Amino acid sequence: MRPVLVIQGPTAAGKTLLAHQLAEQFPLEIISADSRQIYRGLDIGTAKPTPAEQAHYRYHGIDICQPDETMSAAEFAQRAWQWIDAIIKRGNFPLIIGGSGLYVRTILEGFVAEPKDTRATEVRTELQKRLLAEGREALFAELVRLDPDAARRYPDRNPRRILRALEFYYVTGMPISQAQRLLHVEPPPMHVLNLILLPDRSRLYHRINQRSVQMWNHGLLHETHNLLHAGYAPSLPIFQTIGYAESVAVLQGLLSPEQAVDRTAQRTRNYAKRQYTWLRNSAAFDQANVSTVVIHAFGEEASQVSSLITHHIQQYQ
RNA sequence: AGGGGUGUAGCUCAAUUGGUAGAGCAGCGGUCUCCAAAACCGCGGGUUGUGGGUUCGAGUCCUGCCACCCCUG
Repeated sequence: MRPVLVIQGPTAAGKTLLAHQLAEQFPLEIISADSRQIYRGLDIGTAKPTPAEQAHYRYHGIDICQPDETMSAAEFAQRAWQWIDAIIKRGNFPLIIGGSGLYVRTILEGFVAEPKDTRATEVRTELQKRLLAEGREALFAELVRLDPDAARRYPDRNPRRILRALEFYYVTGMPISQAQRLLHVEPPPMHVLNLILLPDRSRLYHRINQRSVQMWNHGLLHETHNLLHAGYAPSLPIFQTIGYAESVAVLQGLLSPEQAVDRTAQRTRNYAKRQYTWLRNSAAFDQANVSTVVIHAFGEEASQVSSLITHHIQQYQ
């Protein structure tokens, strides 16, 4: 059983600060499970730890992709499992910090094995075309026919989920709902202490507003300009990222800097709200090897964390 | 000061010949096992600037006032 520590929480909840404090007390290496910090060149807008901090603490999961690459949750999880093993071999403890709930969930719970198939992208673009041409109701009806179990899980008819399920079916010939039962890739045995920070919403929003202003003052626009100047197309997924999308809009003359800051803060608050619902949900879902503790505080206020961690890692030292 | 225009939900705007107000965004709640800082679903919300008049009935017509914008002096 590998001992693993996890700290999850919405953006701006003080996860990084808490992780650094803990890394001073315990022999930890930090795995950043963050779908945006994986990218080189996205620093300010992703609130990435500084180069000095990255040199001081042992970090994994940062700057592992070029701006035009994509990384799936499953791929990230597999890498994380390797980091976890290497960290433990070195005699340290892995601390996963999660901004991206899906990434953390995939690390802790595994994923559906999907054979690498070159037709996947082909099928996907074809389905996207069909979505535009035929509309989502048609594709949903198709999913109801081909994989009713999967369709039942998406009563809201989210086109992405529909497309994903159809894509899986057409590429592998198997309903994704069935694959999820039969082809599940289990994570390595882990013993997890899962800490979830859920600070007061209105206080978090206040911090988000302040941090958005700071990001702009610290050169978010310049960073975006550099990425575009380096030849990365504005249509890339990274430019949908909160703060970067607004920066692009400013550079294209579509938004004033003031509007952009407001919009950055607004989208960050919307994002944090989604994280709350996700995290409340995942807190309720308990596994035998995962003990979850919800802490209604910011990272720097979560004083009980030290003793929880001491207790958790004692048995392995 | 004179002339013209605008005033409808927190914001941007809709509302056929007058028939007692809708949409997007925001807000709030939720969903989501490979685009997840993404995508999606649900909900609440308006004495239509204000006083009067015409009318069976006024956001819509007339009028007093108020606010803002433009033009002219």
